[in-house]
Amino acid sequence: MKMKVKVKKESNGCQSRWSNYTSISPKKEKELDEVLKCRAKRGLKFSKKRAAIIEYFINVDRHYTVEQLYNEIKRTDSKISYSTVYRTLRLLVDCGMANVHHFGKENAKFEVVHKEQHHDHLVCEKCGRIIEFTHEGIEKFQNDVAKKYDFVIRGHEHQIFGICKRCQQKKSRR
Amino acid sequence: MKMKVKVKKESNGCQSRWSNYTSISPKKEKELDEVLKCRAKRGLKFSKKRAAIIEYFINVDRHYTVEQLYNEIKRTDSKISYSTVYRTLRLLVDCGMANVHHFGKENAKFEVVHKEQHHDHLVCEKCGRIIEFTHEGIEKFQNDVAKKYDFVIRGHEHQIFGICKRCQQKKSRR
DNA sequence: ATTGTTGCAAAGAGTTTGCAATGCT
DNA sequence: AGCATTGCAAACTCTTTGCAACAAT
Repeated sequence: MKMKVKVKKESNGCQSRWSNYTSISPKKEKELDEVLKCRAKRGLKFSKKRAAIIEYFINVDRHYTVEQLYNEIKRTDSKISYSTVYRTLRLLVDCGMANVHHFGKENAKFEVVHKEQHHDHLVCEKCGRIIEFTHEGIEKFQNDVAKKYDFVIRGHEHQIFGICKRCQQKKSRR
Repeated sequence: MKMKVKVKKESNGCQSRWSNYTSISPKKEKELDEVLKCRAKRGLKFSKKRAAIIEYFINVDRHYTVEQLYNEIKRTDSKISYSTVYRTLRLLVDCGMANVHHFGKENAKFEVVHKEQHHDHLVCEKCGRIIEFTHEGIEKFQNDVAKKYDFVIRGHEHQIFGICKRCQQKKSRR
């Protein structure tokens, strides 16, 4: 029922002008560099559309659905298309700059990768807000579980669903 | 972009003939009882198709995608339709007899609910096999995390992706 | 006779893709 | 000029739904 074929392209690098078109914050500059490196590897070209999406995505540190990102970009570029957003996000994921998460049956949510710093999520069922957390103890226990079943871990997803502080307060005000 | 409306029906109970049509194993009989109770609450009628799906689903203790279940049932009932499988599974979920899980970007997988016994999953990326696990320590730490962020937990999903023992062995044989 | 269930086809929702036009180098 | 990127529409996949025919009570 499924049939997917992926073709990977390889080609040479080229000069960059990203910095002319994006106002990346200093601390985010390293991350953009990675995009550039990735671009070089793949023979990608500079494009304003992509720059806009990436800039937005990188500077606003949040979890975006494609739809949200599309709507944000559309405010400044009314001609942007869903395809481009999808394609750019996939590019970022392929470059290792972005992660995708599937929270329950929700649509895919994309987030900027924080240099190696793995984390998991608290997902508010009321407002959709996402809180990141890390817990060394949980990570350690995961390894114990894997060992018990002779399982080689390649990744994990851990989501806690519930009601965030803010939404609890909203409720109690009534 | 989304719009969903759910209408819940209520009506009176009725006699059952499920046991005439299903060969539920003794230890699973209690679980079927729950379906019957649920049926009574909702004014559902008995149906062979549904019985077949439920029997299969309950007796074979696994994680099924709709597609897998559809194919299995089709072997004995070539006229079964996807709609019926979808509808029956949703019924089971509504009754609290089945759970849905979304592993990564995979399709929904349904599993029989084991009486209150919550568990999480190791998901093999090679063969799709699913191993269930529980770990009290992880549960406890989850509560700590929730407390830290003033978050009220209503559920969680915890999946560890990787390679199962069997697939590791397959690989090393070559 | 009444009401629930089924299969079918069609509609939705999210995502991907082919292609001609456009943009970058 | 040569090749990557874009927007559009169409295709695709998974899931839900309207409806007429059928089955259970």
